[in-house]
Amino acid sequence: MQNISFGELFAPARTSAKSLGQGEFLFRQGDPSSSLYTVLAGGVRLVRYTLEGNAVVMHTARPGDSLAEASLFSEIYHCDAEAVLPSIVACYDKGKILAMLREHPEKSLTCIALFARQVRSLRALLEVRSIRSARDRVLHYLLLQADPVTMEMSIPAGSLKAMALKLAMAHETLYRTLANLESEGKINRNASIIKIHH
Amino acid sequence: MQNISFGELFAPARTSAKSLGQGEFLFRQGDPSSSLYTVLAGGVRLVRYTLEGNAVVMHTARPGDSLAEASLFSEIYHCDAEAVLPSIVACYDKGKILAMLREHPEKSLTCIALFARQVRSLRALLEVRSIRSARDRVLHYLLLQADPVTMEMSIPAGSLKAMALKLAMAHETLYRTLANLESEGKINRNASIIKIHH
DNA sequence: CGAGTCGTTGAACGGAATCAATCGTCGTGG
DNA sequence: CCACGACGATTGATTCCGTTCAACGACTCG
Repeated sequence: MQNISFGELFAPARTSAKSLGQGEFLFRQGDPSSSLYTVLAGGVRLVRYTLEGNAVVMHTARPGDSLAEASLFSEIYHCDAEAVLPSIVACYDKGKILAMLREHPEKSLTCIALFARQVRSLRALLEVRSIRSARDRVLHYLLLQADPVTMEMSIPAGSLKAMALKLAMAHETLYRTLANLESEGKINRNASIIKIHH
Repeated sequence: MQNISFGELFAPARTSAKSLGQGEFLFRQGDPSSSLYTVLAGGVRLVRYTLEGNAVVMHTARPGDSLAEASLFSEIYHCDAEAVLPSIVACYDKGKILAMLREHPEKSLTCIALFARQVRSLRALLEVRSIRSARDRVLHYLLLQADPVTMEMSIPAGSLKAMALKLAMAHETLYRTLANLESEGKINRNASIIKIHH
């Protein structure tokens, strides 16, 4: 049960994939909810609007993230979902998922485990972001991500910027901080592998 | 099903409450896991240690937060849980919860809804924290928390500091920012109620 | 009444954001 | 096939805003 993914668990309910142009909407606030999604490429932003029309961004889903799980328990979507980049999303039928969960209680447990893991990782990320110093923030994040045995982590090629986004810092700051950590001897970088020394 | 809380859903599995002195451990990494918890008062920090002994804070649970849900699916705890303040936690028996979920599939669905809501709010908080400017960060958070109809939110008395913690900013900055927003006319404060104007 | 804490404001400093420029790589289309 | 554009990675210089340190009044609780 341990490391199954959202996509694997709900594979039977998968319907199709959708391509979205930048700025295109996957769904709008108030639409009847029929599906949940995972982002395969690009980025999709969930925006809620207050009565006065203020926009409140609830989430920006990146590749690998799931989207609109809460719609499982709601008749309508409570947000707009807008592609901030040209994007591809996988779709999963809400009705089929609910039926699956009801018919196969053990799948419900797996699903709970899935969510519990996600909560854990979100909380860990929040904890990272509560660290003020850029240096310590990066170091903490690296320790979090690194393989516990080898103390290495691989940077998904071409995406130090994505990492900067996760860390909520300017990408320039991340480059500089990594360079400093390396000259301090705290880490090593060859190609796309970062090794941490203690 | 909608707005039930963790405590309500799992009330039948509740065992006792534990008091912890500051610095006391609720459990240690590697202990067999028997319970999950919610924090009633104080604060409990989850810390994982790497092989080299580096500490990685995974989460700091505050009053209202649940704790160690992931232990439902693990034989042991993977973190130390240490009280950072004198604390009280409510305990829920893991075995009873699992049994409940297996026997009452509809409770599993409720539990999933519970987690989905939590994921949503964690993601919203992450989104808030990705806003650099203190002013916009506070404003975004207020819009997020305010009652959609009245555009008001009440500050749980004596806890602007707790709010500053959530926003990951120095509490002095929060005071100043609120003062500025008020003099800008964006918000009003009387007693413990903040009203947002658009 | 004193200790502790929250809320508030002031002043100064420091570090991260920002603006900017360069280099390398990759993909695309002429 | 090469020129061009786009984008990631990197480094420099400057600005600015949030942190930090500090002090004070108000309030609560023992």
